[in-house]
Order: sequence, then structure tokens, then C-alpha cells
Amino acid sequence: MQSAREAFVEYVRREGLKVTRQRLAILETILRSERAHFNAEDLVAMVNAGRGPKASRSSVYRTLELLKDCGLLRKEMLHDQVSHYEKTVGEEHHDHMICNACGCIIEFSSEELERLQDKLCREQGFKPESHVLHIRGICHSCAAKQRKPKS
Amino acid sequence: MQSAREAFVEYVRREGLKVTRQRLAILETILRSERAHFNAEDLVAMVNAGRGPKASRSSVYRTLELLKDCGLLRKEMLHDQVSHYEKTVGEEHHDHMICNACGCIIEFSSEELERLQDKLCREQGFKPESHVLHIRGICHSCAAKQRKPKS
DNA sequence: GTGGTTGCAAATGATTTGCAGTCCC
DNA sequence: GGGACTGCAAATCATTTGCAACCAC
Repeated sequence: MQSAREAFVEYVRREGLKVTRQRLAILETILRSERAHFNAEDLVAMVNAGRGPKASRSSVYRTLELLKDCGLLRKEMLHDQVSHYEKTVGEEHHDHMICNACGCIIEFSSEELERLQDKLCREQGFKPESHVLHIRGICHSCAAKQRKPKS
Repeated sequence: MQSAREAFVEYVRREGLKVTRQRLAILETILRSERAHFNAEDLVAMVNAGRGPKASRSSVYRTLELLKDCGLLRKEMLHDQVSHYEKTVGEEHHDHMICNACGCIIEFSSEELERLQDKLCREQGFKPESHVLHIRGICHSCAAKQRKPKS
């Protein structure tokens, strides 16, 4: 089991690309952060807030693409126009419930759900590679808030 | 059971808005088309290809928003930067398998899947309002094509 | 009549790209 | 040393918006 950093370095070399300060700074920022979801703008801010080497917006975008290609990040479109990225390192697959009121994201996963999806794909002769399930609605605490004001 | 057109007219009036030529032309274009999925650009082209009243790009965007709000369309983000719209008229809910090779979209639905999702939401105290499931992979015919060339 | 609508053109916001100067291997 | 990379600024693309002329009610 190699570290995410090793995996990245190996991937970059294999592609005939180079391991640069900026690329490492961006990767380390992501790994060090406890955030599982972020967008490009967030990442630019995170990288440049740290004390390590900085990186420009362009490099962040270019590196996000690399990280996605080597499987360390997953790119997702939530419902706005901005791309969101999710760390895949050290976490097994999960899906999302997204609160329409507060925007919070609840992660969940279910073996049963995965099995059912595989079955449905087989029925269609479809070979699944990845999937995204977003359930939108109202989270527990927002539902509670909505009920209270009716005093 | 009222027609989609009636539903739209009623919705527009209820909101204190107006039923204009352009709005109707856009709606009719969507209803008349056999396409279940399209994006704004497609729709602009479709409207202006017909012989009815034309509509500008801005009006199309504005009307798409209305149609989504009144429930005749669903807005979805596939994996690019463009919003996709899907007719909900006369079709029950379904999910999508999207082929990474040819881009085709297979619609499917499953009672079992819906039930399972409801169960998972209950477990999280989450009140679901809508969901999107996109399974990406390789469709049957692309898988067949990939196998052949190894003669 | 008048307030919502339209179409245009300009603005916006996220992302991409061209290019000159830099840095890895 | 040379090709890949960086940062910047300019370009692109989808979408939104300001506004004057226009139309539905």
C-alpha cells in the first residue's frame, strides 16, 4: 500500500511529466486538509494560505485535472456551474445527500445500493465504471428549524 | 389530468407573469420534440428552426428557468460545464446510465432502487425531495465494438 | 396604460489557453 | 540543455443582466 503522494509521483513520471514544487504543494494541501469536498477556488485559497510554495490559479486547475486522472480526486457537478472535487484517498466510495436549505453534505454508503446498481446495469448490458448519486432534500436539523417558528 | 400547456399557463398566471408568444413557442417546441434531453443551445436551435415565433437566447434561458420551476423540466448537470434539461412531462421518474464512449443515455427506473433510497434517507433523518443517479460506464454496443478490433 | 417581456449587447464567472520566462531531470 | 511547467493576462464559453423598445392584459 503506497501513499497518495507516491502514487501521484509515480503517475506523473509514467506520463512523462514532471514533479514540480507547485504540484506537490497542491497535493499536500489537499492531503493535509480535513475537507473532503472543495472547488478550485477553495483550493487556490487553501494552497496560498499555507506556508509552503504557492501556486497560481492556472496551475491549480491544471493539477486538479492530473489528480483526477490519476484517481486521487473525483470531479463532480453538484447543481451549480462550478466543478467540485472530492478526495478519494483513504475513503471508500460513498454517495451524497445534499440539503437544499443549508447546503450541507451528508455522506453515506450502502452495500445493498451498490449491489442493486450492479444488477440493474447487468440487465441493460451496461458495464459500469463509476456512479454519482445525489439525493437532494432537507436535512434533519433544517427540518427541525422549519418546524419551530410556527409558535 | 390537464395538458402540460395548461399547467404552464396556469403556473405563469398564478405567479403574476405573462403568457407570451415566445414562452409558448418554447414550450411547444419542447413538447413537440421527441428528444427527452437537451441543453439551452439545442433548444435555441430547435425553436428557431420551427416555423412558429422565434425566441432569443435570453428568452430561452429565462423560460427554461420557469419551466423548471413549474416542474415540466428537470435541470441536471452531467459531467461537463453545461446544464442539461430533461422533460418530465408524461414520464415517470427514471435514472441514467451514460456511456463514456459514445455519450448515449440509457434511461432506467427501479421501484426497488427508490425504496432503498427512501430507507437510507430515513436512517439519516433526511427528507428527500429529488435525486439524481448517474451511472457512467460503457454501453452494450460500445463494449461490442471494443472487442471486435482484436482480430 | 403599465408592468412584465423581449432582444440585444455588454457583463459575469468559471475555466482554459498563449506565451515568455523558469525549472526539473 | 531542452522540453515541460509556471504565472500572467487575454480568450473562451455558458449563462446572466441592464436597458430601451414592445406587448399582454
